[in-house]
Amino acid sequence: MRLADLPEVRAIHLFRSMEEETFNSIFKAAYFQTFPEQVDLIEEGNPADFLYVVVEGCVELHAKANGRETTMAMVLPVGTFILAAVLNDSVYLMSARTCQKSRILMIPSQDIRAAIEKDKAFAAAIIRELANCYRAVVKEHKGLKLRSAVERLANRLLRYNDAQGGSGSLLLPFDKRTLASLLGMAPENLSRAFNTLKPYGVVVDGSTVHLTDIKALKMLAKPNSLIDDRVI
Amino acid sequence: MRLADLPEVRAIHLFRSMEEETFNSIFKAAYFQTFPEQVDLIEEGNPADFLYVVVEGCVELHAKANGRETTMAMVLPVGTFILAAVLNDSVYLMSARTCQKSRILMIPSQDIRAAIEKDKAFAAAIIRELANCYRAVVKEHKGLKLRSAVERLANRLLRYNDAQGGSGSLLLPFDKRTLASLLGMAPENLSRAFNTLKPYGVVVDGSTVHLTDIKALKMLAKPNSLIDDRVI
DNA sequence: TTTCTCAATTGATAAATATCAAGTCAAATA
DNA sequence: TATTTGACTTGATATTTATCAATTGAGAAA
Repeated sequence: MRLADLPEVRAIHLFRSMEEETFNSIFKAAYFQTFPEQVDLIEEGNPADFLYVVVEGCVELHAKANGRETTMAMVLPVGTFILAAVLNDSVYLMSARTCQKSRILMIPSQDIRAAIEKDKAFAAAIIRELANCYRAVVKEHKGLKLRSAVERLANRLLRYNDAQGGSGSLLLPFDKRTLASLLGMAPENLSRAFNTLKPYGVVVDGSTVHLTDIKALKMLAKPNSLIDDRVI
Repeated sequence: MRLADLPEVRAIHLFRSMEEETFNSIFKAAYFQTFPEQVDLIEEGNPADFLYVVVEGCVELHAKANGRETTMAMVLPVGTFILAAVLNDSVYLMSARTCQKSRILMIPSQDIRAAIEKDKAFAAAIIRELANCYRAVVKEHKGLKLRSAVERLANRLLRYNDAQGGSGSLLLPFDKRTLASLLGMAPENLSRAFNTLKPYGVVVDGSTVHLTDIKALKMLAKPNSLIDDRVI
Protein backbone atom coordinates (compact mmCIF):
# COMPACT_ATOMS: atom_id res chain seq x y z
CA MET A 1 0.00 0.00 0.00
CA ARG A 2 1.25 3.43 -0.85
CA LEU A 3 2.23 5.81 1.90
CA ALA A 4 0.13 8.56 0.38
CA ASP A 5 -3.04 6.52 0.91
CA LEU A 6 -2.54 5.98 4.62
CA PRO A 7 -4.21 9.17 5.89
CA GLU A 8 -7.36 8.45 3.91
CA VAL A 9 -7.53 4.91 5.28
CA ARG A 10 -6.82 6.11 8.80
CA ALA A 11 -9.90 8.32 8.58
CA ILE A 12 -12.25 5.37 8.04
CA HIS A 13 -14.27 4.76 11.19
CA LEU A 14 -13.03 1.19 11.58
CA PHE A 15 -9.41 2.30 11.74
CA ARG A 16 -9.78 5.69 13.35
CA SER A 17 -9.58 4.73 16.99
CA MET A 18 -6.95 2.02 16.80
CA GLU A 19 -3.43 2.50 18.09
CA GLU A 20 -0.80 3.85 15.73
CA GLU A 21 1.27 0.72 16.11
CA THR A 22 -1.61 -1.59 15.26
CA PHE A 23 -2.49 0.56 12.30
CA ASN A 24 1.01 0.32 10.91
CA SER A 25 1.23 -3.41 11.49
CA ILE A 26 -2.02 -4.01 9.62
CA PHE A 27 -1.29 -1.89 6.62
CA LYS A 28 2.16 -3.19 6.01
CA ALA A 29 0.75 -6.09 4.01
CA ALA A 30 -2.54 -4.55 2.92
CA TYR A 31 -3.57 -3.74 -0.63
CA PHE A 32 -5.47 -0.71 -1.75
CA GLN A 33 -6.50 -1.12 -5.33
CA THR A 34 -8.93 0.15 -7.89
CA PHE A 35 -10.87 -2.51 -9.75
CA PRO A 36 -12.98 -2.05 -12.87
CA GLU A 37 -16.60 -3.12 -12.77
CA GLN A 38 -17.65 -6.77 -13.05
CA VAL A 39 -14.51 -8.10 -11.41
CA ASP A 40 -15.00 -11.19 -9.24
CA LEU A 41 -13.22 -10.42 -6.00
CA ILE A 42 -14.01 -13.56 -4.07
CA GLU A 43 -15.89 -16.78 -4.54
CA GLU A 44 -18.00 -18.50 -1.94
CA GLY A 45 -16.40 -21.60 -0.46
CA ASN A 46 -12.87 -20.26 -0.66
CA PRO A 47 -10.86 -19.63 2.50
CA ALA A 48 -11.05 -16.10 3.84
CA ASP A 49 -7.62 -14.69 3.12
CA PHE A 50 -8.55 -11.03 3.24
CA LEU A 51 -10.96 -8.66 4.85
CA TYR A 52 -12.39 -6.32 2.22
CA VAL A 53 -13.35 -2.69 2.67
CA VAL A 54 -15.18 -0.80 -0.04
CA VAL A 55 -13.81 2.74 -0.06
CA GLU A 56 -15.32 3.90 -3.34
CA GLY A 57 -17.70 2.28 -5.79
CA CYS A 58 -20.02 -0.63 -5.10
CA VAL A 59 -19.72 -4.37 -4.54
CA GLU A 60 -22.41 -6.99 -4.99
CA LEU A 61 -22.49 -9.94 -2.62
CA HIS A 62 -24.16 -12.91 -4.20
CA ALA A 63 -24.58 -16.61 -3.61
CA LYS A 64 -25.67 -19.66 -5.52
CA ALA A 65 -27.10 -23.10 -4.90
CA ASN A 66 -28.52 -25.69 -7.26
CA GLY A 67 -28.63 -23.74 -10.49
CA ARG A 68 -29.99 -20.56 -8.92
CA GLU A 69 -28.20 -17.42 -7.97
CA THR A 70 -29.26 -14.49 -5.84
CA THR A 71 -27.94 -11.12 -4.78
CA MET A 72 -27.50 -11.11 -1.03
CA ALA A 73 -26.45 -7.52 -0.42
CA MET A 74 -24.84 -4.49 -1.96
CA VAL A 75 -21.89 -2.98 -0.13
CA LEU A 76 -21.45 0.75 -0.46
CA PRO A 77 -18.66 2.96 0.91
CA VAL A 78 -17.50 2.70 3.57
CA GLY A 79 -18.52 -0.85 4.26
CA THR A 80 -16.75 -4.11 4.93
CA PHE A 81 -17.64 -7.49 3.66
CA ILE A 82 -16.79 -11.03 4.66
CA LEU A 83 -15.87 -9.91 8.15
CA ALA A 84 -17.35 -12.94 9.89
CA ALA A 85 -15.44 -15.40 7.71
CA VAL A 86 -12.24 -13.56 8.51
CA LEU A 87 -12.88 -13.58 12.23
CA ASN A 88 -13.76 -17.26 12.23
CA ASP A 89 -10.88 -18.17 9.94
CA SER A 90 -13.38 -19.93 7.76
CA VAL A 91 -14.60 -19.98 4.19
CA TYR A 92 -16.62 -17.27 2.48
CA LEU A 93 -20.38 -17.84 2.43
CA MET A 94 -20.88 -15.36 -0.38
CA SER A 95 -19.17 -14.32 -3.57
CA ALA A 96 -18.37 -10.72 -4.35
CA ARG A 97 -18.01 -8.75 -7.55
CA THR A 98 -17.62 -5.09 -8.26
CA CYS A 99 -20.60 -3.51 -9.95
CA GLN A 100 -18.82 -0.25 -10.59
CA LYS A 101 -15.24 0.82 -10.78
CA SER A 102 -14.31 0.50 -7.11
CA ARG A 103 -11.49 1.26 -4.74
CA ILE A 104 -11.06 -1.66 -2.43
CA LEU A 105 -8.92 -2.14 0.62
CA MET A 106 -7.74 -5.69 1.24
CA ILE A 107 -6.25 -6.63 4.59
CA PRO A 108 -4.82 -10.09 5.28
CA SER A 109 -7.07 -12.03 7.66
CA GLN A 110 -4.30 -13.03 9.98
CA ASP A 111 -3.31 -9.40 10.45
CA ILE A 112 -6.90 -8.52 11.34
CA ARG A 113 -7.06 -11.30 13.88
CA ALA A 114 -3.71 -10.35 15.36
CA ALA A 115 -4.73 -6.72 15.61
CA ILE A 116 -7.89 -7.65 17.47
CA GLU A 117 -5.83 -9.60 19.98
CA LYS A 118 -3.57 -6.64 20.58
CA ASP A 119 -5.79 -3.62 20.30
CA LYS A 120 -8.93 -3.19 22.39
CA ALA A 121 -10.12 -0.12 20.52
CA PHE A 122 -9.87 -1.97 17.23
CA ALA A 123 -11.63 -5.00 18.70
CA ALA A 124 -14.44 -2.71 19.83
CA ALA A 125 -14.74 -1.18 16.36
CA ILE A 126 -14.82 -4.63 14.77
CA ILE A 127 -17.51 -5.76 17.18
CA ARG A 128 -19.65 -2.74 16.31
CA GLU A 129 -19.21 -3.36 12.60
CA LEU A 130 -20.00 -7.05 12.93
CA ALA A 131 -23.04 -6.39 15.09
CA ASN A 132 -24.30 -3.95 12.46
CA CYS A 133 -23.81 -6.51 9.70
CA TYR A 134 -25.66 -9.09 11.75
CA ARG A 135 -28.58 -6.77 12.34
CA ALA A 136 -28.71 -5.85 8.67
CA VAL A 137 -29.10 -9.51 7.67
CA VAL A 138 -31.72 -10.13 10.33
CA LYS A 139 -33.70 -7.20 8.93
CA GLU A 140 -33.38 -8.53 5.40
CA HIS A 141 -34.53 -11.93 6.57
CA LYS A 142 -37.51 -10.46 8.40
CA GLY A 143 -38.47 -8.50 5.30
CA LEU A 144 -38.32 -11.58 3.13
CA LYS A 145 -40.39 -13.71 5.50
CA LEU A 146 -42.96 -11.16 6.56
CA ARG A 147 -43.61 -9.15 3.42
CA SER A 148 -44.84 -9.72 -0.11
CA ALA A 149 -42.74 -8.72 -3.10
CA VAL A 150 -44.74 -5.54 -3.65
CA GLU A 151 -44.37 -4.53 -0.01
CA ARG A 152 -40.64 -5.12 -0.13
CA LEU A 153 -40.33 -2.90 -3.17
CA ALA A 154 -42.52 -0.17 -1.66
CA ASN A 155 -40.45 -0.06 1.49
CA ARG A 156 -37.24 -0.08 -0.45
CA LEU A 157 -38.37 2.91 -2.47
CA LEU A 158 -39.29 4.79 0.70
CA ARG A 159 -35.88 3.95 2.10
CA TYR A 160 -34.00 5.19 -0.96
CA ASN A 161 -36.11 8.32 -0.96
CA ASP A 162 -35.17 9.03 2.65
CA ALA A 163 -31.51 8.26 2.06
CA GLN A 164 -31.45 10.63 -0.92
CA GLY A 165 -32.94 13.59 0.88
CA GLY A 166 -36.64 12.78 0.91
CA SER A 167 -37.44 15.00 -2.06
CA GLY A 168 -39.85 12.48 -3.55
CA SER A 169 -37.49 11.75 -6.44
CA LEU A 170 -34.94 9.01 -6.15
CA LEU A 171 -32.39 7.29 -8.28
CA LEU A 172 -32.27 3.50 -8.15
CA PRO A 173 -28.71 2.79 -7.03
CA PHE A 174 -28.29 -0.28 -9.24
CA ASP A 175 -29.92 -1.76 -12.29
CA LYS A 176 -33.36 -3.30 -11.99
CA ARG A 177 -32.17 -6.84 -12.53
CA THR A 178 -29.95 -6.53 -9.48
CA LEU A 179 -32.61 -4.77 -7.46
CA ALA A 180 -35.06 -7.56 -8.27
CA SER A 181 -32.63 -10.22 -7.12
CA LEU A 182 -31.82 -8.28 -3.97
CA LEU A 183 -35.52 -8.02 -3.17
CA GLY A 184 -36.02 -11.71 -3.85
CA MET A 185 -38.11 -11.62 -7.00
CA ALA A 186 -37.81 -12.28 -10.71
CA PRO A 187 -36.95 -9.26 -12.88
CA GLU A 188 -40.30 -9.53 -14.64
CA ASN A 189 -42.05 -9.32 -11.31
CA LEU A 190 -40.19 -6.17 -10.39
CA SER A 191 -41.68 -4.52 -13.48
CA ARG A 192 -45.11 -5.71 -12.46
CA ALA A 193 -44.58 -4.63 -8.88
CA PHE A 194 -43.79 -1.12 -10.13
CA ASN A 195 -47.06 -1.19 -12.06
CA THR A 196 -48.92 -2.35 -8.97
CA LEU A 197 -47.52 0.67 -7.14
CA LYS A 198 -48.61 3.15 -9.82
CA PRO A 199 -51.94 3.86 -8.07
CA TYR A 200 -49.90 4.72 -4.99
CA GLY A 201 -48.04 7.50 -6.75
CA VAL A 202 -44.99 5.60 -7.92
CA VAL A 203 -43.87 6.95 -11.30
CA VAL A 204 -40.94 5.21 -12.93
CA ASP A 205 -38.78 6.92 -15.51
CA GLY A 206 -35.79 4.76 -16.34
CA SER A 207 -33.76 4.51 -13.17
CA THR A 208 -35.46 7.55 -11.66
CA VAL A 209 -38.53 7.01 -9.52
CA HIS A 210 -40.91 9.74 -8.39
CA LEU A 211 -43.05 9.22 -5.34
CA THR A 212 -46.01 11.56 -5.76
CA ASP A 213 -48.13 10.24 -2.90
CA ILE A 214 -45.89 9.16 -0.09
CA LYS A 215 -48.75 8.97 2.37
CA ALA A 216 -50.59 6.42 0.24
CA LEU A 217 -47.40 4.51 -0.42
CA LYS A 218 -46.66 4.29 3.29
CA MET A 219 -50.18 3.09 3.93
CA LEU A 220 -49.49 0.16 1.63
CA ALA A 221 -45.88 -0.41 2.63
CA LYS A 222 -46.37 -0.20 6.39
CA PRO A 223 -42.73 0.66 7.00
CA ASN A 224 -41.29 -0.77 10.19
CA SER A 225 -38.22 0.66 11.81
CA LEU A 226 -37.17 -2.82 12.97
CA ILE A 227 -36.88 -3.86 9.32
CA ASP A 228 -36.25 -0.74 7.32
CA ASP A 229 -34.15 1.47 9.51
CA ARG A 230 -30.47 1.03 8.73
CA VAL A 231 -29.33 2.91 11.82
CA ILE A 232 -31.17 1.20 14.65
CA MET B 1 -27.19 -15.54 41.15
CA ARG B 2 -26.47 -18.37 43.53
CA LEU B 3 -22.91 -19.26 44.35
CA ALA B 4 -23.58 -22.91 43.65
CA ASP B 5 -24.37 -22.16 40.03
CA LEU B 6 -21.12 -20.39 39.28
CA PRO B 7 -19.01 -23.42 38.33
CA GLU B 8 -21.61 -24.56 35.81
CA VAL B 9 -21.70 -21.12 34.22
CA ARG B 10 -17.94 -20.84 34.24
CA ALA B 11 -17.78 -24.00 32.13
CA ILE B 12 -19.77 -22.45 29.28
CA HIS B 13 -17.45 -21.75 26.35
CA LEU B 14 -18.28 -18.04 26.32
CA PHE B 15 -17.13 -17.59 29.90
CA ARG B 16 -14.43 -20.21 30.11
CA SER B 17 -11.44 -18.20 28.98
CA MET B 18 -12.23 -14.89 30.62
CA GLU B 19 -10.34 -13.59 33.61
CA GLU B 20 -11.54 -14.49 37.08
CA GLU B 21 -12.06 -10.86 37.94
CA THR B 22 -14.18 -10.17 34.87
CA PHE B 23 -16.19 -13.28 35.55
CA ASN B 24 -16.98 -12.18 39.07
CA SER B 25 -17.85 -8.66 38.02
CA ILE B 26 -20.29 -9.91 35.42
CA PHE B 27 -22.10 -12.43 37.53
CA LYS B 28 -22.62 -10.24 40.51
CA ALA B 29 -25.70 -8.75 38.90
CA ALA B 30 -26.65 -11.64 36.65
CA TYR B 31 -29.75 -13.79 36.95
CA PHE B 32 -29.89 -17.51 36.42
CA GLN B 33 -33.49 -18.58 36.37
CA THR B 34 -35.73 -21.39 35.33
CA PHE B 35 -38.73 -20.35 33.27
CA PRO B 36 -41.74 -22.48 32.38
CA GLU B 37 -42.64 -22.89 28.75
CA GLN B 38 -44.45 -20.17 26.79
CA VAL B 39 -42.93 -17.31 28.76
CA ASP B 40 -42.28 -14.17 26.74
CA LEU B 41 -38.76 -13.23 27.66
CA ILE B 42 -38.31 -10.19 25.46
CA GLU B 43 -40.27 -8.24 22.91
CA GLU B 44 -38.89 -6.74 19.72
CA GLY B 45 -38.47 -3.00 19.83
CA ASN B 46 -37.58 -2.88 23.52
CA PRO B 47 -34.15 -1.71 24.63
CA ALA B 48 -31.61 -4.47 25.13
CA ASP B 49 -31.16 -4.60 28.87
CA PHE B 50 -29.83 -8.13 29.10
CA LEU B 51 -27.84 -10.65 27.18
CA TYR B 52 -29.56 -14.04 27.33
CA VAL B 53 -27.91 -17.44 27.40
CA VAL B 54 -29.94 -20.61 27.06
CA VAL B 55 -28.39 -23.19 29.38
CA GLU B 56 -31.19 -25.74 29.27
CA GLY B 57 -34.41 -25.98 27.31
CA CYS B 58 -35.25 -24.10 24.14
CA VAL B 59 -36.13 -20.55 23.14
CA GLU B 60 -37.98 -19.41 20.03
CA LEU B 61 -36.96 -16.14 18.41
CA HIS B 62 -39.80 -14.65 16.44
CA ALA B 63 -40.74 -11.40 14.79
CA LYS B 64 -43.81 -9.74 13.42
CA ALA B 65 -44.78 -7.08 10.92
CA ASN B 66 -48.15 -6.07 9.50
CA GLY B 67 -50.35 -8.76 10.90
CA ARG B 68 -47.94 -11.58 10.19
CA GLU B 69 -45.58 -13.39 12.49
CA THR B 70 -42.70 -15.71 11.80
CA THR B 71 -40.23 -17.84 13.68
CA MET B 72 -36.75 -16.55 13.04
CA ALA B 73 -34.67 -19.11 14.90
CA MET B 74 -34.65 -21.63 17.72
CA VAL B 75 -31.94 -21.27 20.32
CA LEU B 76 -30.74 -24.47 21.93
CA PRO B 77 -28.20 -24.94 24.76
CA VAL B 78 -25.69 -23.46 24.99
CA GLY B 79 -26.58 -20.55 22.78
CA THR B 80 -26.95 -16.83 23.23
CA PHE B 81 -29.53 -14.59 21.76
CA ILE B 82 -29.85 -10.86 21.20
CA LEU B 83 -26.09 -10.45 21.39
CA ALA B 84 -25.90 -7.84 18.62
CA ALA B 85 -28.51 -5.62 20.25
CA VAL B 86 -26.57 -5.77 23.50
CA LEU B 87 -23.29 -4.89 21.85
CA ASN B 88 -24.84 -2.01 19.92
CA ASP B 89 -26.80 -0.79 22.95
CA SER B 90 -29.86 -0.84 20.75
CA VAL B 91 -33.32 -2.34 20.64
CA TYR B 92 -34.18 -5.98 20.10
CA LEU B 93 -35.03 -6.93 16.53
CA MET B 94 -36.73 -10.13 17.62
CA SER B 95 -38.96 -11.34 20.39
CA ALA B 96 -38.18 -14.43 22.43
CA ARG B 97 -40.28 -16.96 24.25
CA THR B 98 -39.48 -20.24 25.91
CA CYS B 99 -40.87 -23.25 24.14
CA GLN B 100 -39.92 -25.62 26.93
CA LYS B 101 -39.12 -25.23 30.57
CA SER B 102 -35.75 -23.52 30.27
CA ARG B 103 -32.85 -22.42 32.40
CA ILE B 104 -31.78 -19.00 31.24
CA LEU B 105 -28.85 -16.86 32.17
CA MET B 106 -29.46 -13.13 32.01
CA ILE B 107 -26.55 -10.72 32.16
CA PRO B 108 -27.03 -6.95 32.22
CA SER B 109 -25.95 -5.40 28.91
CA GLN B 110 -23.75 -2.77 30.44
CA ASP B 111 -21.80 -5.43 32.32
CA ILE B 112 -21.22 -7.30 29.08
CA ARG B 113 -19.99 -4.17 27.36
CA ALA B 114 -17.75 -3.26 30.29
CA ALA B 115 -16.30 -6.77 30.38
CA ILE B 116 -15.47 -6.60 26.69
CA GLU B 117 -13.61 -3.35 27.26
CA LYS B 118 -11.56 -4.90 30.04
CA ASP B 119 -11.02 -8.48 29.02
CA LYS B 120 -9.46 -9.43 25.68
CA ALA B 121 -10.19 -13.11 26.03
CA PHE B 122 -13.85 -12.41 26.64
CA ALA B 123 -13.95 -9.98 23.73
CA ALA B 124 -12.49 -12.70 21.52
CA ALA B 125 -15.10 -15.21 22.69
CA ILE B 126 -17.88 -12.69 22.05
CA ILE B 127 -16.54 -11.99 18.58
CA ARG B 128 -16.53 -15.70 17.78
CA GLU B 129 -20.07 -16.13 19.04
CA LEU B 130 -21.31 -13.09 17.11
CA ALA B 131 -19.56 -14.19 13.94
CA ASN B 132 -21.23 -17.58 14.25
CA CYS B 133 -24.64 -15.98 14.73
CA TYR B 134 -24.05 -13.83 11.68
CA ARG B 135 -23.10 -16.77 9.55
CA ALA B 136 -26.11 -18.72 10.74
CA VAL B 137 -28.48 -15.97 9.59
CA VAL B 138 -26.71 -15.63 6.26
CA LYS B 139 -27.18 -19.36 5.72
CA GLU B 140 -30.87 -19.14 6.62
CA HIS B 141 -31.26 -16.25 4.22
CA LYS B 142 -29.53 -18.11 1.43
CA GLY B 143 -31.74 -21.12 2.01
CA LEU B 144 -34.88 -19.03 1.83
CA LYS B 145 -33.87 -17.25 -1.36
CA LEU B 146 -32.33 -20.13 -3.23
CA ARG B 147 -34.54 -23.08 -2.34
CA SER B 148 -38.15 -24.11 -2.62
CA ALA B 149 -40.16 -25.06 0.44
CA VAL B 150 -39.76 -28.79 -0.26
CA GLU B 151 -36.01 -28.43 -0.65
CA ARG B 152 -35.74 -26.52 2.60
CA LEU B 153 -37.61 -29.27 4.41
CA ALA B 154 -35.55 -32.03 2.81
CA ASN B 155 -32.30 -30.39 3.83
CA ARG B 156 -33.58 -29.72 7.31
CA LEU B 157 -34.45 -33.38 7.75
CA LEU B 158 -30.99 -34.43 6.57
CA ARG B 159 -29.49 -31.98 9.02
CA TYR B 160 -31.49 -33.26 11.97
CA ASN B 161 -30.63 -36.80 10.99
CA ASP B 162 -26.93 -35.97 11.03
CA ALA B 163 -27.18 -34.09 14.31
CA GLN B 164 -28.97 -37.03 15.93
CA GLY B 165 -26.44 -39.64 14.93
CA GLY B 166 -27.30 -40.33 11.32
CA SER B 167 -29.30 -43.47 12.10
CA GLY B 168 -31.99 -42.63 9.58
CA SER B 169 -34.53 -41.95 12.34
CA LEU B 170 -34.90 -38.51 13.75
CA LEU B 171 -37.10 -36.66 16.16
CA LEU B 172 -38.41 -33.28 15.09
CA PRO B 173 -37.11 -30.97 17.80
CA PHE B 174 -40.24 -28.79 17.88
CA ASP B 175 -43.84 -29.02 16.83
CA LYS B 176 -44.69 -28.90 13.15
CA ARG B 177 -46.34 -25.52 13.32
CA THR B 178 -43.09 -24.02 14.57
CA LEU B 179 -41.01 -25.96 12.09
CA ALA B 180 -43.19 -24.70 9.27
CA SER B 181 -42.77 -21.11 10.35
CA LEU B 182 -39.05 -21.56 10.78
CA LEU B 183 -38.81 -22.96 7.27
CA GLY B 184 -40.90 -20.12 5.90
CA MET B 185 -44.05 -21.94 4.91
CA ALA B 186 -47.64 -22.34 6.05
CA PRO B 187 -48.33 -25.32 8.36
CA GLU B 188 -50.57 -26.86 5.71
CA ASN B 189 -47.73 -26.74 3.25
CA LEU B 190 -45.41 -28.51 5.63
CA SER B 191 -47.83 -31.44 5.63
CA ARG B 192 -47.90 -31.38 1.85
CA ALA B 193 -44.14 -31.09 1.65
CA PHE B 194 -43.83 -34.22 3.79
CA ASN B 195 -46.13 -35.98 1.33
CA THR B 196 -44.05 -34.77 -1.60
CA LEU B 197 -41.01 -36.33 0.08
CA LYS B 198 -42.69 -39.71 0.59
CA PRO B 199 -41.33 -41.09 -2.73
CA TYR B 200 -37.88 -40.13 -1.48
CA GLY B 201 -38.12 -42.37 1.53
CA VAL B 202 -39.43 -39.91 4.07
CA VAL B 203 -41.82 -41.65 6.47
CA VAL B 204 -43.51 -39.50 9.08
CA ASP B 205 -44.84 -40.94 12.30
CA GLY B 206 -45.93 -38.14 14.60
CA SER B 207 -42.82 -36.22 15.48
CA THR B 208 -40.57 -39.07 14.41
CA VAL B 209 -39.31 -39.14 10.85
CA HIS B 210 -37.63 -42.08 9.17
CA LEU B 211 -35.37 -41.55 6.21
CA THR B 212 -35.34 -44.84 4.34
CA ASP B 213 -33.58 -43.64 1.19
CA ILE B 214 -31.08 -41.00 2.10
CA LYS B 215 -29.39 -41.19 -1.27
CA ALA B 216 -32.57 -40.30 -3.10
CA LEU B 217 -33.42 -37.61 -0.58
CA LYS B 218 -30.00 -36.04 -1.04
CA MET B 219 -30.44 -36.13 -4.78
CA LEU B 220 -33.53 -34.01 -4.38
CA ALA B 221 -32.28 -31.81 -1.54
CA LYS B 222 -28.87 -31.06 -3.00
CA PRO B 223 -27.38 -30.24 0.40
CA ASN B 224 -24.80 -27.51 0.37
CA SER B 225 -22.29 -27.09 3.15
CA LEU B 226 -22.39 -23.31 2.73
CA ILE B 227 -26.05 -23.37 3.71
CA ASP B 228 -26.59 -26.47 5.80
CA ASP B 229 -23.44 -26.95 7.75
CA ARG B 230 -23.73 -25.39 11.18
CA VAL B 231 -20.02 -25.66 11.91
CA ILE B 232 -18.37 -24.04 8.92
C1' DT C 1 -64.36 -45.12 29.06
C1' DT C 2 -66.12 -40.99 26.87
C1' DT C 3 -65.64 -36.48 25.71
C1' DC C 4 -62.94 -32.63 24.68
C1' DT C 5 -59.29 -30.11 22.75
C1' DC C 6 -55.97 -28.95 19.63
C1' DA C 7 -52.45 -29.97 16.46
C1' DA C 8 -52.14 -31.90 12.15
C1' DT C 9 -53.99 -33.32 7.77
C1' DT C 10 -56.66 -33.07 3.53
C1' DG C 11 -59.34 -30.92 -0.11
C1' DA C 12 -60.73 -26.99 -2.76
C1' DT C 13 -59.60 -22.71 -4.21
C1' DA C 14 -57.23 -18.29 -4.50
C1' DA C 15 -53.28 -15.51 -4.64
C1' DA C 16 -48.50 -14.79 -5.40
C1' DT C 17 -44.66 -15.63 -7.96
C1' DA C 18 -41.94 -17.73 -11.74
C1' DT C 19 -41.21 -18.92 -16.43
C1' DC C 20 -41.30 -18.58 -21.33
C1' DA C 21 -41.85 -15.91 -25.36
C1' DA C 22 -42.42 -11.74 -27.71
C1' DG C 23 -42.01 -7.19 -28.03
C1' DT C 24 -40.20 -2.29 -26.94
C1' DC C 25 -36.92 1.13 -26.36
C1' DA C 26 -32.80 3.61 -25.84
C1' DA C 27 -27.99 3.74 -25.99
C1' DA C 28 -23.95 2.12 -28.34
C1' DT C 29 -21.87 0.82 -32.55
C1' DA C 30 -20.97 0.53 -37.40
C1' DT D 1 -28.17 7.11 -40.59
C1' DA D 2 -29.01 2.27 -39.91
C1' DT D 3 -28.06 -1.53 -37.04
C1' DT D 4 -27.14 -3.96 -33.13
C1' DT D 5 -27.25 -4.92 -28.43
C1' DG D 6 -29.10 -5.55 -24.03
C1' DA D 7 -31.97 -4.13 -20.45
C1' DC D 8 -36.52 -3.73 -19.54
C1' DT D 9 -41.45 -4.57 -20.26
C1' DT D 10 -45.67 -7.03 -21.37
C1' DG D 11 -48.60 -10.99 -22.14
C1' DA D 12 -49.73 -15.76 -21.57
C1' DT D 13 -49.24 -19.51 -18.82
C1' DA D 14 -47.40 -22.67 -15.27
C1' DT D 15 -45.89 -23.44 -10.76
C1' DT D 16 -45.59 -22.54 -6.08
C1' DT D 17 -47.48 -21.16 -2.01
C1' DA D 18 -51.26 -19.43 0.94
C1' DT D 19 -55.88 -19.44 2.59
C1' DC D 20 -60.25 -21.23 3.99
C1' DA D 21 -63.01 -24.99 5.47
C1' DA D 22 -63.66 -29.45 6.95
C1' DT D 23 -61.96 -33.62 8.93
C1' DT D 24 -58.96 -36.69 11.43
C1' DG D 25 -56.62 -38.43 15.27
C1' DA D 26 -54.08 -38.65 19.50
C1' DG D 27 -53.55 -37.21 24.08
C1' DA D 28 -55.75 -34.74 28.09
C1' DA D 29 -59.53 -34.11 31.01
C1' DA D 30 -63.87 -35.52 32.88
